[in-house]
This record gives sequence, structure tokens and C-alpha cells, in this order.
Amino acid sequence: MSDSENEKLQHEERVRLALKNMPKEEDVEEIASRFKALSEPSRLKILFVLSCGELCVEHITSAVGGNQSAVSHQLKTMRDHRIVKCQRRGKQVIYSIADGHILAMIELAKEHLNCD
Amino acid sequence: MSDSENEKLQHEERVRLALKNMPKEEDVEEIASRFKALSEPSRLKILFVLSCGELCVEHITSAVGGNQSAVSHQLKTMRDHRIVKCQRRGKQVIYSIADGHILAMIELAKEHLNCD
DNA sequence: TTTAAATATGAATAAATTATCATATGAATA
DNA sequence: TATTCATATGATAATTTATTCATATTTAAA
Repeated sequence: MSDSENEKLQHEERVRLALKNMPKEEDVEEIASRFKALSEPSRLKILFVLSCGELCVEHITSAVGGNQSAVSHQLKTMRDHRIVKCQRRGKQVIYSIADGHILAMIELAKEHLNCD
Repeated sequence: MSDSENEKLQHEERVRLALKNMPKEEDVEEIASRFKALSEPSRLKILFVLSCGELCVEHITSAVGGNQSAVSHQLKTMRDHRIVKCQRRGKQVIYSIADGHILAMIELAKEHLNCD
């Protein structure tokens, strides 16, 4: 068998393996939508800020700039995808990063930046 | 000093810290755009496939479905953001995941899925 | 050196996303 | 309980993005 024929068989085997390990459609969409939540500079800045600790909306807004309504919408997007969580404390709503995976993701991204 | 005054000071200190640690604008945009490349089901599926090993465009297309042109466009997007790399071998172009950080990111995302 | 195979690309359209403005809601305080 | 402060939300306009079709490019083979 020639090298290229052999490689072809190997690749076809790999396609089968890949299809077997492919998460189901709805899970792929779930993962994609969580990456999407991290994929806008405005939202990402909020996460960098929150990676230093929880903050209320007003302080988040003052840290990242822009207007309150925009920040609220961005926070909502991230709440919906469980990137951040929040809790009301009196008149304020305090936001924080939802879990360690998200934090790890942000750290990985920063690291990656340094390797360029 | 009241509890809430104290908390306010703490939060303001945190805003200062966050601003000091904030990556510069262009880096935030760079990271965001890389997350964006991971944020479409069609592209993510390609990455799941490639996480099993390198493949040519035709095989990728057969694994993820859809048409060749669409897959080529998706691969281009990911090439541009250094999510995948490629090398020509004869008539074929073989694609693979660009680096370990991307792989780690994909693994993290899958893990996260399992914790829900 | 013509033809075929594999991949890439440009343009156009369709679809999804974001920001903004005005306003609504919820909680505290006067 | 009227008012004010903090946050959230709905509608819409503006921008981005993905997909498709047609075609170009590159390499190998006849």
C-alpha cells in the first residue's frame, strides 16, 4: 500500500473517531454560546475587572467606561450564559464571575497572548 | 465607619486594581477576537474534529457536513486568528489545531459542560 | 499542455448582534 | 407614601457576520 493510500485510511479512521466523540448538537451550541459571551471587548473588559473581585454595576461601569444601560445589557448576556452571577444587596446588585472554569479560561487567554 | 462605607472603599480600591491590571485595548481586542473565532457551532465542530488529529479540507467537510466553500471560509477565519494552522501536501491542504492553549481551551469548555 | 482534483476567494444576500434611548422596576429614605 | 437612587428592559437603528454561488488558483496527472 502506498504512503498516500495509507494516510488516507488513517484520516478516514480519524473522521470516524471524531464523529464518535463529537458532543451532541445542543452541547456544541451551548459551548459556542459561552465562547460568544467572551468574544466582545466590552464584555471581556468587564470580566477582567471582575477577576479582581465582585463589584456593583455602578463600579463596573466606571471601570470599563460607557453607559449604564450598555453595561447592564452586557451583564445580562453574561448572566444568561452563566458567565457571571449576581446577588442583590440593598439598592445595589453585586456581580461576580460565575465559576472557576471561566476564570481559568480568561487566564489561559492572557497566557496565550504572552506567547505571541 | 459603617459597613457599607467600608465596602464602598474596598470596591473603589478594587476598581483601581482592576484598571491597573487591565490589558491594553489592542490586547483585549485580540483576545476577544480569538474567542469569537471559537464561538460558532460550525467552527467549533471543526475544532472538535481536529482535536482528534490533523485532516485535509475534504475530510473535515465530510465530518462536519455542509459544503466545501463554507468550510474553507470557516477555516480561513480560524487561520486568521491562529486557532488552526495548515500545510500543503500535494493537492491537499492539511489542517491542525494551532497550539496547546487552544486545545486546553476546548477541553476546559467540555469539562464545564459536564458540571452543569 | 490540457484536464481534473482540491482548495480558496469575492460578491451578494440573509441573519444575527450590538448600542442607544427612553422608560420601567425595585429598594431605600425623607 | 412620594421621591430618589441603582439597575433592568424593550424597541429600534446600525453594524457585523455567516452562508451561498460562482469562479479563481494551485497542484498533480493524463
